[in-house]
Amino acid sequence: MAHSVGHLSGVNKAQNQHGSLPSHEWDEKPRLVKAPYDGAFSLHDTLRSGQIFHWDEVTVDGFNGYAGCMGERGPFFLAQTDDGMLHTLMDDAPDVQRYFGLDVSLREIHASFPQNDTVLSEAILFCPGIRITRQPMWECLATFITSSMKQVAHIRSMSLTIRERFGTRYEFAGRSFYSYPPAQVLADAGEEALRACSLGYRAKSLHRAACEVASGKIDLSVIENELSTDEARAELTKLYGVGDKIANCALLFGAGRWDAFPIDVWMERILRDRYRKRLKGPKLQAWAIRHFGPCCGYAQQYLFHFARKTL
DNA sequence: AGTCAGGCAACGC
DNA sequence: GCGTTGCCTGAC
Repeated sequence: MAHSVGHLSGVNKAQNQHGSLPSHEWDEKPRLVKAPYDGAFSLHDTLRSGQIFHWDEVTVDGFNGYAGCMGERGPFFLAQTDDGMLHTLMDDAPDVQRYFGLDVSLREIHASFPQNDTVLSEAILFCPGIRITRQPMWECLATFITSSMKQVAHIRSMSLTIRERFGTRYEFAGRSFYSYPPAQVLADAGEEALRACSLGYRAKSLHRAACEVASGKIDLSVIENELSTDEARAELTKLYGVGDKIANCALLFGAGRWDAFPIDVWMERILRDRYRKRLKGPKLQAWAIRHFGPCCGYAQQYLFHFARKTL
């Protein structure tokens, strides 16, 4: 990973988890620039739509925004002003656009949806600014492995604990931020150390996944870049603790596979109550892919947020 | 204070 | 194949 440390041109400093906190001074005012995008975008809704958990609200020089690490790098700072413009540091703009999916055509995605689906139309009107993020595959998979039977608040707290104990610390705006630890680090840490992050039975799943990824038995870059979505899902579900739901989340939010359609209890509810579908498991997934089309994952994200806020 | 979550594997039939 | 059950923890 190029420039993994100090990409804010000296504004932040990296420390390993056992190092002492460096004193922090702003070397210069942040040079925020507009990060352009086409179509609707809500930074707040995207960060609160249950696909990503570790970003913090931060105010820098009067800009209310969010900061967080992207993979091993970070933290990045983002602020969306009342006029809808997104601002970030100049050098970060291309990475921010890619991470938040601002480089895609929402128009084309929406055009691929069934045009007579009033439920989906209603959901899009409810939260038009949600984007699908492109998170680094490993941290996305790992975070969703810890998500089973958990509410969002606790998924976030587990993610932050794992980051604080095993990730790399950065200082930014007078606060600490942590990257997600690589698979090798969690493999070396051991199951009990992960259990101590209050993961409960998920510690076994996360540790085994970390071992298989670290050893190369499971190659996430092959899954991400070389396999079809069906093949990739089959590969991911070989991991202990990873079923269709978690595999689909990793593919949708970590590999940009918009044809992956995660089905959780909220999706089951809205598909049952508003679409009158009482199918289960793979049959329900197959119906959804057929109905919503090649960007069904995008449709899922609108519907999920809509269901969670209104059902 | 209990209840129950944004699942999964291991069973039982 | 399908339906049930145990699993850790903490937010509500």
